[in-house]
Parts: sequence; structure tokens; C-alpha cells
Amino acid sequence: MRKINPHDFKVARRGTSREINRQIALNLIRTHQPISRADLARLMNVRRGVASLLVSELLSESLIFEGAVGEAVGRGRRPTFLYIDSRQRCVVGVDIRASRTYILVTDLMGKQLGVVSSFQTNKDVNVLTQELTRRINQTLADKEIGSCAGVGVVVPGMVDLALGRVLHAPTLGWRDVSLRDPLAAALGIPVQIENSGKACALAQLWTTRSEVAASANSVFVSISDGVGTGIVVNGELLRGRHNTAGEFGHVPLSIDGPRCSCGATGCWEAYVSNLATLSRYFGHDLADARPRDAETATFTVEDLIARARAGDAKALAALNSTARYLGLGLASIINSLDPARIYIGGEITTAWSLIEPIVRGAVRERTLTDFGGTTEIHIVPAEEHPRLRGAVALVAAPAFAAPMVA
Amino acid sequence: MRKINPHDFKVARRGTSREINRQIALNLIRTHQPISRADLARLMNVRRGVASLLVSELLSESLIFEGAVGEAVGRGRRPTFLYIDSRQRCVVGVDIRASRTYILVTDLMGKQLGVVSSFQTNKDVNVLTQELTRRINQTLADKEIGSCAGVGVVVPGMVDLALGRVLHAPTLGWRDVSLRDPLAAALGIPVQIENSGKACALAQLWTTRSEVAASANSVFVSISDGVGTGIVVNGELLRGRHNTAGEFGHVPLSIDGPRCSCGATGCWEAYVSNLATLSRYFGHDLADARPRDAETATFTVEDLIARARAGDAKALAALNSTARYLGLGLASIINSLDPARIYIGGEITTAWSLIEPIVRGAVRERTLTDFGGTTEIHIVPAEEHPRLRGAVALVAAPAFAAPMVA
DNA sequence: GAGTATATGTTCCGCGTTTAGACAAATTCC
DNA sequence: GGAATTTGTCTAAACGCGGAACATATACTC
Repeated sequence: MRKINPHDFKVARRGTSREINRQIALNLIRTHQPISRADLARLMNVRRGVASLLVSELLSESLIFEGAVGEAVGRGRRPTFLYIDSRQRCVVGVDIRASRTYILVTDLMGKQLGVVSSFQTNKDVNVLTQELTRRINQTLADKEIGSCAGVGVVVPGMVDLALGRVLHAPTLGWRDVSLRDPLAAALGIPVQIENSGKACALAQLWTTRSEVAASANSVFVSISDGVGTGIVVNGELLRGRHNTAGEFGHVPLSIDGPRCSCGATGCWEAYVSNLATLSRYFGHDLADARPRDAETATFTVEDLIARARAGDAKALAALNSTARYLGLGLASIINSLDPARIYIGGEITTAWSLIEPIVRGAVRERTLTDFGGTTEIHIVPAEEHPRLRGAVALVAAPAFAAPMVA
Repeated sequence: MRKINPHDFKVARRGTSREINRQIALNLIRTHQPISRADLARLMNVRRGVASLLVSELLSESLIFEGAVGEAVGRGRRPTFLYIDSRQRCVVGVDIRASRTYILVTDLMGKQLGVVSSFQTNKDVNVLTQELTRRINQTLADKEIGSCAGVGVVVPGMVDLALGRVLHAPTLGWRDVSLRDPLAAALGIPVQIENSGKACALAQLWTTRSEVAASANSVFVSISDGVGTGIVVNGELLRGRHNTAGEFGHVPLSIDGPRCSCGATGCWEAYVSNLATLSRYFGHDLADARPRDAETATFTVEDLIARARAGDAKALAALNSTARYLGLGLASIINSLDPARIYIGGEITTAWSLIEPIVRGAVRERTLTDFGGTTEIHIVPAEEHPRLRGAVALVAAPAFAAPMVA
């Protein structure tokens, strides 16, 4: 039951029905390909004639193409299969992180073309823009991958979508930095930028085949140096008034808890981020960023997990604490949003087999209802590159999005 | 950018455009009445002919009616004004609370007809159903208010919308109680039930004139014996997977904090509910519900506020603590959802002039961004009966809702 | 191998809806 | 009283779904 905003609505025009059905057809071809016109018509519950017209429109725009005729199931004429045409256009995804920057090229369907490349991040935005331009141009020239539809860039910080600026990215030391337009100008290709937590949520939304999570509510929790979350409601990313929705990382577990990088105390992030886990292991104060010695300077959470698996009791204890706090925070997300599924990404997921019981126990401990405690938790391994996939989705997804109506 | 759910979509039919535009017209008449066909056409940016056809359809369904012709502004034919026809149908709103149950009758526009009546709540659901049936029938017979379109019931607990059952209402002592169908059967009128926090959010969504909050994201925080919240996203109530979204009251401020009625510790509710404020004043333990003496048994938050205003330092201190914790919790809502506006209802709002600076200070203290700290906070006084208005909206709003499309 | 049954894809017409414009009715200004 | 202007209705055209007929293609049967 959605209210129509009387100050901002969209009247249905003569072509609105067609527009709606065109997008439905495109999406069904995307999720069911290869598919025939007749099957499409059956799925849409319209006559074959209508489906045929929609298909010919999509064909003329070369959004789809006709493949070989398929094998007939019974008797009768064999169907001609339709596919999304992702051959001539590619998309570039860029993931800027504090230490390294990653680049991935995919087709419009998000299929990976080539390998993920990376280079050390230069925190000077002008130098970084130049380097990105050089490497993206080089990648696009190397491959026989047709023209580039756009570049999606993901940053670990808050983004002003209207202006294309990074408002605040603590780990990069950026404050109100212009990124989208300079990069677009240098490349001559449209550029989209977005916060990494939101992008991860987008990636899951657009690549998950599961019926449950296809368009229902879900939350992506990304745990690395910080904790970012992206919230999907009704098949749409929740942006909020200033595109800053989803900062669950700074909801407190205990307002009297450890100091967080954001300046407040007791944020969830201050309990479960990689830095928090490492600090717990070394007995450091989280706020004190100075490395104590050579070991702590290069020691990562992966190393800690390896030690825990090898039997280091102190490492396991640090990990178990993180697991418990992780579950307690997830319970807050479940109590407040009741999502159909929660995705978790980040280095900590490599230890999931170790920590899962503790996480789930903590979730049950604080969730208000029994079914809340059974909320699906889905681990997203690093190899799936959720941030890069999200960056790609920024560019590729709009072509498949539902038209705005009413 | 909404994703189309390939497992659950709605194809545009021949009448879909008309359906969309019909609802837009109805909503514009609702918000702009009195309005002429010509003005409607200008607002919708369609030809007068289309608006005329939409209007005649709405007229034939007697959803609207033609009033007297208006005065011409300049020269030219005078317009005939259109109004929402809320004359023949009424709606009953019921607010079941632990102590008393309230009844309100309105027209379809939510305009109050008669006074709010109330009676002591009998926690036996069968007795309560009988009493409700008797009183509602009596109310409907008394007035010359036409037929009743439906009854909306609001309860302080979780509701299973599909089954129409109250899953858990702690203050009423209800667990898995069937309410909707027995009441509907006894009355012979459709009944809708919903959680009170969600209903309050609905009430604001459907009655607010403000452009800002018309369809954007907002959160209603209802503070009484417990803390309930309702979340509105994109002009739609966020229900979540089990209709349990919005339990921000049980997100912790400090997991080591006081024990909450839900069994967990340190919930926001355990810091800011009326019971929490009173416990703080009397120095009780929140978990210990026994009244110590005659005074504490009947002493309410309103009494406490009165004492604070009269100069009772202890009362003011208790109130100020609540205000600070209120602000800290609101900051969590802002950080996680970034709503355009937060509504606050409950007895505590009568002390708003006392506590506002402290609340806002606490919000600023923990919000991640500067604009987060400036999020609009809107006080909803008890006289507006947000729960009852929400109950009414459960019945009245569907007629104005946007059609499901794509 | 011819005929029949069945499935796919195309085409045509009917009908509902928006779009555009003309027209009558009503009202004010000159 | 006539011109100008606004409202509301009406008609024809354009567009798209709804339904059915038709051509095409394939397998099965006799």
C-alpha cells in the first residue's frame, strides 16, 4: 500500500504500458535466457503477439539477440532462443580502498571479462584520477570488448550522488573531494560513484538468483577496516535523505564502549571491525593507531584467523569475541528491519566455519522473535568481489530497472 | 532504480494506465479539494478531456462529488468544484492499550466525527471483543453517519497480518491471540489490525500535508510503557519479512545496561520508556515491577513532568537523563536510515520544551554527519491521537494507494 | 510418404486509453 | 452587444493490449 506523492508523481502516458512490459520482458529474458517468445508470453501471461512485439522492439535496440533455434521438446515448430546482448558493450568497475585500488571489466550481464587488476592507491585524488584513466584506457584498448557503457566507482565513504563528490572517506583522508566529473571528463565515458556498502547490497540484489532475496528486503554487512552496510527495501537501495542511510556500523553496542574512528564510543564497528579484532588480540587500545612493533604493523586478520585455526587460544578468543559482538549487532539489524536475508562480506568470513555457532547464538540472544533468530545469513566470499560487482551494477543495472510510475 | 522481481511482477494491462491516472486524480482531489476539472488537468499535465473522463469515472463510483460552481477568478466560465465524497461512509478506529481502549469514528478523509470514547481494557480477548462489538454498534447506530467501511484496530504488540492474529503483546499478556476474524464476524464489517507503532507511522504518512514528508522516508517513535517505531520508506510502511520491522526500541544503547521487559539488557526502551523514567526517579530497578507504596503505584510520567516543571530537581534530573538517552537512540535511527523526518509521540512530548536542547545535543553527539544532526524532529501531541488516526488509515488509505505495477 | 497433431511466430482487427484539437457554454471586459 | 477567455464536452487519431486466425515448422501415425 504505497502512498502517491501528490507533489511528485508520474502520470501514465500512452507509451507507459509498453514501457513497463518492455522492462518486464527484458528482465525475464535476463533471468530465464535462453528463452523463446512463446515461453516469454506464458511467463508474462500475455498473448504471443504482444510478447513478439516487445521482443522485436528489444531486438531493434539490440538489447537482445536471436540465437540458434532450440530443440523442440515435443512436436511442433522449434523455438528461436533469445539472449541478452552483452557482446558489444562492457562495463568497468573500480573499487578504491585505502591500500589498493581494483579494476574489473565485465559485460552488461556482469560476466567477468579478463582478470581483476589492482594497484596501490595514491591518496592524492588528482594522481589517482590520472592513474585510473591510464589503466582503464589501457584495459579497454587491450581487449576486444567493444565500447564501454560506463565506469562504476566504489569508495569507502559517504558520497553526494547529485554532485558526484566524496563527502568523507576517513581511511583515504578525503573530505569533499570531486571524483566523478573529473574522471568522466578524462575518460570520455559516463562515471557513477557510490559508497561501497551500498554497492555491495546492489551487487547482491542484481546478481542473486534466489527467489527469496530477489526483490525483498535484505541487508549487506561489509566488515573490513570499518563496517559498512547497505539496505535494500522493495528491490530498491535505501539511500535516505542525504544518501547516508545504512551506517549501522555506528549504532552502539555500548555507549560506554571503546572509542571508534568516528569519534563516538561503543559503535558496533569498534567491536567487530578488523582493527577491533586485532586490537583485542594484541591488547591495544583501538584508538591508538601506532604500530607497536614490526609484527603488529603488518599483521592482518587473515593471519589471526590462521593462528586461531592452528590452535592459538588467544587468537581464537579474540575471534570468538568478535563473533559474539557481530551476532549482537546483527540482532539489532534484524529487530529494526526484519530483512529476508543478511549478507556478510569481509575477511572475517574466511573464519565463518569457526565463528558461525557463536554468531548465531548471539543473534538468537537478542532478537525479539523466534523467527528473527532464524533470519538467513549468507556469507559472500571475497572471491566474488562484491564491491566490484556493485560498482558494475551502478552502470549495468539502470537498463533493467523498473520505470517510475504513479 | 528499482529491480523488477522476476518471480512476482505485474504486467501492464489495457486498463493499467487508466488505473494509475485514476488514483493520481483521486489523490490530487484529496489534497487540493476543492478543485476543478481544468485545474486537475493542469496539475496532472494532461488534456482536460482525460481529466474529465477520470472524474466522471470517480463520480460514477461516488468516490467524489460535484459541489457548487466556484467564483470565476478572471473572466470565463466558472469551474465546478470537486470534493472527495466522505459523507456516506465512515471508519472506526480502535486503540487497544494495556489500561484503556479508545474508539474514534471518522469519515473517509479521516475527519473526526463525534468524540473519542474509551473504556477500561478487559484483557480477556473474548470479553473485549464482545464489549468492542457492543460499543461500536452503539456508536454507529447513534450517529447519522451512513454505513461503516471498516474497523481498524491497533494493538501494542506484534501482529500477523495474514492470519489477523496478535502474536505477542506483553503489556496485555497476549500470545498468539485471534482478534481480527472474531471481531469482523461479530460486527459484520471488515476489520484490519496492526501494530501501534506502525499505525502511527501510517497516520503521519497519510495526514501530513508537508511536501518534505509526503512520500519520503520517515520514522515514528512512540514512547509510552514501551517504545515502538514505525518506518516509512518511499511512501510505504516497512513491514519486513514477518511484519516485525521497526523494533528500534530493542536496539541496545549498552548491552550491559538495565534489564528490559523483552528479556535482553540495555535496550533503548529500558532507558527511555515511561517506566524507565519513573524507575530512575524512584531509584527502583526497572525489572522490579512491584509498586513500593501507594504513591509509586499511581504516579505517572505526567506527574513527574509536572514536578520537574515545578522545580523538583530529582524529577528534572530523571527527565534530563531520559532526554539524553532519547537523543542517543534517535541518532542510531538517523545513522541507519537517514530519514527526512522523525516523529515523536507519547507522554514525554508534553515536556518537549524542557528536554529539546538535551535531545538535540545528544543527537548531534552521535550522528555521523552534520546534516544528520539537523534531521527534522516533529512532536506529535497526544491530542492528535496518532494511534487512532493510524487505525483509521488502515481502512481508509487503501482506496487512495498507488496501484501495484511492474 | 502423406496426413494429422501440435507448437512457434506473425498478422489482423477490436477495444480501451491517451493525445490533440475543435466546439459549445458560460462569464467578464470593453 | 461583441470580443476575449475559461470551463467542460466531444470527436478523430495514435498507441498498445486482447483475442483469434494464419502461416510455418516439426513429430507422430498409418
